[in-house]
Order: sequence, then structure tokens, then C-alpha cells
Amino acid sequence: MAVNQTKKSSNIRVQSQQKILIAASTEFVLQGYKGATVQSIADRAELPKANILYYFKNKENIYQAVLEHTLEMWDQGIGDLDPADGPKLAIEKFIDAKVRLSFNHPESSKIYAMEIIQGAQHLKEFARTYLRQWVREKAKLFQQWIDNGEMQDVDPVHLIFLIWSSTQHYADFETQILTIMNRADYEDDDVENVIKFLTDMILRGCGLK
Amino acid sequence: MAVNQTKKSSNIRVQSQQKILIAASTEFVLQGYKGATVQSIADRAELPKANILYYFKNKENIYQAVLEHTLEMWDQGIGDLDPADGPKLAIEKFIDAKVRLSFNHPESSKIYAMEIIQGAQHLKEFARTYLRQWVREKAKLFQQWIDNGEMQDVDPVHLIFLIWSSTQHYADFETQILTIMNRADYEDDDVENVIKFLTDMILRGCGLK
DNA sequence: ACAAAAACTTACTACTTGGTCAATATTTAT
DNA sequence: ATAAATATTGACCAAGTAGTAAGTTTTTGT
Repeated sequence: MAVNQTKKSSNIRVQSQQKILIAASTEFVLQGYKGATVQSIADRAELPKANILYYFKNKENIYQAVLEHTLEMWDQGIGDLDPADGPKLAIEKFIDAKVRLSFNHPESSKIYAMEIIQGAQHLKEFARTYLRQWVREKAKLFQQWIDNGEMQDVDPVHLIFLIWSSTQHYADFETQILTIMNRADYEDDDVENVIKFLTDMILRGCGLK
Repeated sequence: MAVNQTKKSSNIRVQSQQKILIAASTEFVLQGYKGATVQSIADRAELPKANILYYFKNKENIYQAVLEHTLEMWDQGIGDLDPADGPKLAIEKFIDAKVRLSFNHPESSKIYAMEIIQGAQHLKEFARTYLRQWVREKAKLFQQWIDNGEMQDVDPVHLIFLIWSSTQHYADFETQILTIMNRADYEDDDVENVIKFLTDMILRGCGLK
């Protein structure tokens, strides 16, 4: 009985909330937290403003929901490194997942990036410590592989930063990258090319190729 | 006579403008373009609001000046790759310069990152094409080295993105990185460690080590 | 059919914002 | 010394802003 939120009566609620969150994500990316107005979110969601504030208590709440959604998606999309995989496969999987997330959900990546750049003012404490734990844990795993002589002796934390930053870049700096490549949009090949490039480079950097 | 902007009479003007730009940079980072108010900039600069708008026509102008300052700094800080250096030294110099810029001027990096993430809405066309030219030129140089068998056959444009993103990350994600490292601030060693790590990884990735 | 709950909407308010203006003070050049 | 140029400031305003209140319509369970 605990999981009884999906009654028929909630459908409109859930649907509207989803529509609002999608519109809000776009607005927060384009205008920032302060620049995105409840009205602009309403316009984009094609709902009257008061309706937005019927489903979400206030603007801060909408933003929190957007942030939460981002974190959930990453948690699910990246998941855990499998110790049984060994360093090569683990890094390959990690890069693959992270690049696909960047290309498939650039708005999430962008909102998160802006939040961190601005000092993580809205990010709840638990999200911060969760992240710290995640990195610590993964770093420990890499360190074991290093100690076992299974990969080059590189700082595992910085390695995680490297994978994180280089993959995230394709979402956050989309505009700049497309300008440089003289393109209007990413194409399907791009994802695969980026995965191949980063995997090659980083595996070689770790002495795994 | 053309360069006669430095008359004594301009001193106060220049000084005030500088004070305003520094305060504005901080505010733009912390609050974003829309969130930074002329009043908040004034408070931080310890000047009355009307004084701010005496030296800068409007808020957009202040922001443009901040952006311009960022681009100038990078232009000067990174400069050109020297073809005579060969790939190894060129990459070493590039990473070194870029990491130091990130650690020494994180606000600039942050403001630029936010501007790009939000779609480069305020960035003038000339800055975009300039950047495209810069990357094209550097990529061509790397390609020559590759063709000469002086380095591994990796996509030069993606290589530039990799160096760009991984170095920039330490400025933009300062907050998150410090949280993960459980630190309050970067220390002197950190710069050198990051330079060493990235140089090792990327040189090895390029088959140069 | 019908009452209760959920969804929607209009009108409003208190407050913040960028920017102007007119007046005053200070500095500069002669 | 003094007029012109530069710098400084407080008071003000029109345009937006988040959020509320109070009502109406629609949906739902019985």
C-alpha cells in the first residue's frame, strides 16, 4: 500500500508537473535561476502562471525538483563500477555512460554545472556528501587496481575528475563546440566518435592500451 | 598621440571602473547575469548605485566589459603554440598555461562557462569566429605533427577540447572539487599536482611518453 | 445524481529592478 | 581665481516580479 501514488486521479497532476519541469529546465538553462521567471516557465509549458504555482509551492521548489531529477538520472545512468570488470572495462563503461548522458540530457548537465559554478547555493547537503562518498569509493577501487599493477600509477581522484570534465564538456559547451565544428547540431556519429576518442586517450593514459 | 588615454584626469575613472568590474565579476559569478543587480554590484564596490551607472551606461555594458576582460586575459595567457616546439613541449606549455589561468582567475573561467552554457547570448560574433579560427589553426598544427609521425593519430580538435575541459574544470567546479577533497581552499601544491597529472595522462594518451 | 475533491483561473498586492534626472561637490586647466 | 569639465549623489519612476486570495469549473467516487 505504500506505493499507491500512481492512482488514476494523480495522472493529470503527474502530467502537468512533468510538463512544468521540462519547461522549467529549459528556462533555467537559458536564463539562470533568477532570470527564469514563473511567467516564462508558464508560457513555455503553455499553462497559466497560477497553475504553475498550484502544482509547485514556489519557484525555489520547481528548481529543487529539477535538480533532484538531474541527480536521480545520473545515479541511475552511471550507476556503480563493477570491481569484477577490471580497470579497462570499468573505464570503458564509465566513459560510455557519461558521454551518452551528456548527449542525451544536455539540459540536466548544464543546470548542474551552473549550480556548481555558482557555489552550489541551492544544492542540499546530502547531495554533496553523497557525491564525496561516491568519488571516494570509486577512487579506492582504482587504487586497488593500481596496487595490483593492473594499471598505471595515476591519482584516481584526478582520473575521475578527468573523465567527469571531458565527458560533461560536450553537454555544457555544446554551443561553443558546435560553433567550432561549424555545425547546427550534433549528429549520431558524434557520440560514437567522442566515446572512441576519450576511451582511447584515457585508456592509453592509464597504460591500458 | 593616438595612445593618450592615460592622462592624469582619467585616473579616477579608470580606478572606479576597475573597482566596479571586480565587484561585478564576483556578483555575476555568484548570482548570474539576471541575478546580479546594479545595487549588489554597487554595494560590493562600495559605491552608490548611481555612480555605477555614471561609469557604465547600463548593466549589459558592465557585463560586456567583464566578458571582454576575460577574453583578453586568455588571449594573453595562452597565446600561440610554437610550431618549433614540437608536440610534446607544445602540449606541456598549453596545459601549464591553461591550468595556471584556471587557478589564478577562476571567476573569469566561471563567467565564460556560464555564458557558453546559456547559449552565448551576450557573446559578440567576432569572439565566436575568433575562437573557431584559433582552434582550426591549432588543430592544423597538431595534424602536421601527426602526419609526420611525431605523435599518435588522435583527432586534434577533440584533443583541444580535452585539454580545454580538463583544465577549465578546476576553476568551474572548484566548489565540488574542494568538497570532494574535503578542503576549504586550493593550496600551492594543487596547481603543480594537476599540471603533472594532466600532462602525464595526455602526453601518454598522445603516445608522447 | 450529487457532494467532495481536484484543477483551473482572474485579479490583485507588496516589492524589487534598471535606469533617469536634477542638483551638488570636486577637480582641472588657464 | 574661476569657469568648465568631471565626479558624486539622493530621489524618483515605470516595468516587472513572486506569490496570494478568492472564486469558478471540472473530475471523481458513490
